[in-house]
Amino acid sequence: MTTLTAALPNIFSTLEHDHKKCVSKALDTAQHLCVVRGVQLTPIRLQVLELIWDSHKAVKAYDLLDRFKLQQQAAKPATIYRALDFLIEQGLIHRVESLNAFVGCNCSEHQHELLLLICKHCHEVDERPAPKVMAVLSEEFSQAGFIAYSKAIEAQGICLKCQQSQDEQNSLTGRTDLSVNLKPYSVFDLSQD
Amino acid sequence: MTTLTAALPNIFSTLEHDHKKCVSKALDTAQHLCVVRGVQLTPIRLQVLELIWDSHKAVKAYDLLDRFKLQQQAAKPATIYRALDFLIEQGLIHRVESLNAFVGCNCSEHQHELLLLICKHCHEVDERPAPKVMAVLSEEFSQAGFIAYSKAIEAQGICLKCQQSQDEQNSLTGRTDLSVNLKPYSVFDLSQD
DNA sequence: ATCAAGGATGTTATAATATAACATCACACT
DNA sequence: AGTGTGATGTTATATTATAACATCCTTGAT
Ligand SMILES: [Zn+2]
Ligand SMILES: [Zn+2]
Ligand SMILES: [Zn+2]
Ligand SMILES: [Zn+2]
Repeated sequence: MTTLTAALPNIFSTLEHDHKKCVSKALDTAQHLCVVRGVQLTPIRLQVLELIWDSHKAVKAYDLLDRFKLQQQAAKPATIYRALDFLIEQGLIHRVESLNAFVGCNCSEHQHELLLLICKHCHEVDERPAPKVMAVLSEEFSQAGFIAYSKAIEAQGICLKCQQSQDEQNSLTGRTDLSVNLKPYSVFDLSQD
Repeated sequence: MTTLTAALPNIFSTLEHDHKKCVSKALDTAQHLCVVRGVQLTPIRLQVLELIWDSHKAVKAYDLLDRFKLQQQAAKPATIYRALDFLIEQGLIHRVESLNAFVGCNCSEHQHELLLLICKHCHEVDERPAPKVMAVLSEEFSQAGFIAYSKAIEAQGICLKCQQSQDEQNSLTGRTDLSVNLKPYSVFDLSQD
């Protein structure tokens, strides 16, 4: 009963989706987990979590702060960072290291490693379980004699949704915008021998 | 002739190694690549690269700046960041996102994705090619319909060398220090049903 | 020789991200 | 009432990174 991410393409990338469901599921799960764990999902923490779940995009701490202040109360960075620390500890959000930003976790009820697909175009982040990848990765660790305490994969690229909407654009305009500034992998074409 | 990382445990984690070789190889490769590519490995850039290769630890930009200034000349952040930008562009160093730090690339002559094993204990970073992981990862991308332009895996843990030296410690003191503050993966033990 | 262009560096200022330290508050337990 | 704990408020500062503009230097064209 735990096949939360059954569809192969990600949860939200192919079509419009009912984001209210994402939000209510995330908040319900958060409430539940915090009760079970005996930790406090205080109003501030809840509010920050809601702000993060405003979209599937990764959010910057100071953007959260600004939005938090708009809603009502004065706040300082510490307020936000403390809430973020709590949410991360509880596995309710993830920190996206390559962006210095934060994104809601869509499967916080499970232990899981991270595979984050980060779209350079729409900035949405899709978290996928990817057990195969993680298994192979674990093998690699044992080979290296490395004891891993956390692993995270962050991939930058273009999500399916953006590819599709770009295709539509192109069929109208004849342009291929996405290739601008985006070359697959780095520029290593000179192998010395 | 390109089996640079033949040994299974990483290049430097098991035993003392001749780090001068690491450095001279890195610098030679850098020189060569820059000549072939027609880009300038200026004195500043070379000096920053040398400072980074001072060890296998990831280095912070402002630590580099301090060390750079010690050596001789006054410098401002921009000097260092510009050198870092250049070195990253040329694939001579990597940015470790989870640490906001930088580490020398030990295989800059090849196109490669990143698997960084980051030791929480000694702070050394081991870069491994891990082609299997990358292959499985690519599969995962296709399944998600994601076009990846860069991928990086950063794993935090304890390297072999530190495990071994810790074992020695323990056989003397009877303590198990490494477990302090380090629990394997996160604290998800409550599965709701 | 002079000029123009590009790349590298110098310099000043500031932006963006994050934490330290200490005071206060609120609630639970005694 | 007294005490302890966790959460929050508040002030200040640390850390990381970039913007903007001036200068310099080489190279190549006029
Ligand atoms: Zn959604
Ligand atoms: Zn997208
Ligand atoms: Zn070495
Ligand atoms: Zn180590």
